[in-house]
Amino acid sequence: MKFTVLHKDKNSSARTGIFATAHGEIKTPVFMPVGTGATVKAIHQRELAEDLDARIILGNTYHLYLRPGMEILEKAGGLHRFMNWSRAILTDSGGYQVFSLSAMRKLTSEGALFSSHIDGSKHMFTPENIVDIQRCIGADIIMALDECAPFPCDHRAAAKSIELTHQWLARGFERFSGTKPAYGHEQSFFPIVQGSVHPDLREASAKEIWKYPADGYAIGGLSVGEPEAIMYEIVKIVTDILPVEKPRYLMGVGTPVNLLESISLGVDMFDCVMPTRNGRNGMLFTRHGILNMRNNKWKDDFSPVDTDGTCFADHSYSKAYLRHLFISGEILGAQIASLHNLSFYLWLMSEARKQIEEGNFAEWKAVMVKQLARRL
RNA sequence: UCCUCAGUAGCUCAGUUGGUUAGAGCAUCUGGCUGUUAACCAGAGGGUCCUAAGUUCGAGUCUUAGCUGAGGAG
Repeated sequence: MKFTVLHKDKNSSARTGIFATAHGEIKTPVFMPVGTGATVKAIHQRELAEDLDARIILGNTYHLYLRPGMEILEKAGGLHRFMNWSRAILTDSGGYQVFSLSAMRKLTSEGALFSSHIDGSKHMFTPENIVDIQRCIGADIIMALDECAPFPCDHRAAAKSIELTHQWLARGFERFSGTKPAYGHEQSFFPIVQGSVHPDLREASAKEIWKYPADGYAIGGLSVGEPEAIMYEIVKIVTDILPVEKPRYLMGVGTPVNLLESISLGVDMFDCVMPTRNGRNGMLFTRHGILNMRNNKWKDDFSPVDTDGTCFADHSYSKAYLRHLFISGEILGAQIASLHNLSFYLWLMSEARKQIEEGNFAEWKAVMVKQLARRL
């Protein structure tokens, strides 16, 4: 897969680029909607392609392995065909589940032993089989198995953790290099930087993963509870080290402000559950600030959901109607809010690209950051 | 007319032999959510315990009368 940097911002590390995959071209910076279990929750594939023009979405190895399971995905001919999505897919390795489901797993030198959250059954994930599974899913981008350290994590524990992540990376890379794509199309493998909030460990980890030739590099283990200023500091340390000619993927981040700040630090790819999860829970992101659609104040506000919104739902429905849907527990509320939020996130990325190209990124970002933080 | 049962938060109801500041679910309002175990989670507001009198150190709880509702008898 080929990544080309197109424009570099003069005043920051922000850049635009284009990432060519077997399932289409992706303009960066890009936001990847999260579709953990072969669906971006509450969003139809047709909306994803036609209304949102999403070029790449995320799947999750742990969740897909448990359900529907590899036998079904293999019979289906891979995830693209199974879910009728012909554009790119990146699969998370399950490294985050090592963290978020820590109560039901055990780490060994071999890998991570999991109890399924669905039926309690035991499963072993190793750096090798997690590559095999992602090959079988047919992901365009395969993520290495890593350990996402919790916050806080002292230096000693974080040092031990990156040691494990680096060992797993070596094994995962070897498996990736020694195997072929399952369905004929090219697949890439992204290593992941860890090291918690410790600058020296992050630096060491970034230098370590750079040793492996890859189509892109990821920054993991952030936005797990640390102050945002520290997150930016760590992102900067890492992006200053990672090769400029490869895309940098900041995993799991974040708020609209997080995205703009990280873009200026040289990040190219993002994913986050926020637009979809918060949308399902009644929260809307707009260029003028955030709204809680459950609030009583919207009950007789018949203005459009978002006057400046870019998707049809923003102009087809009123705030009063959307509030009614949430208060009533109607499923359409979650659909409209998810569509709106993803539409906003993708607009924010395309606008950032435009501003970088035109050389106005810093000024535009300063204005946006103020607006985005407002509560409407 | 008589008998029985019931009356506690906006709604549906708990509330032990009388014993701290009367609770729950739902509803309402307000937060939170960052590589999804989440259409989820948390917090708050909300009370003339039908009314009045009595017994008691102390009554949502016991006694009497009344009011309202449901059912039954004639």
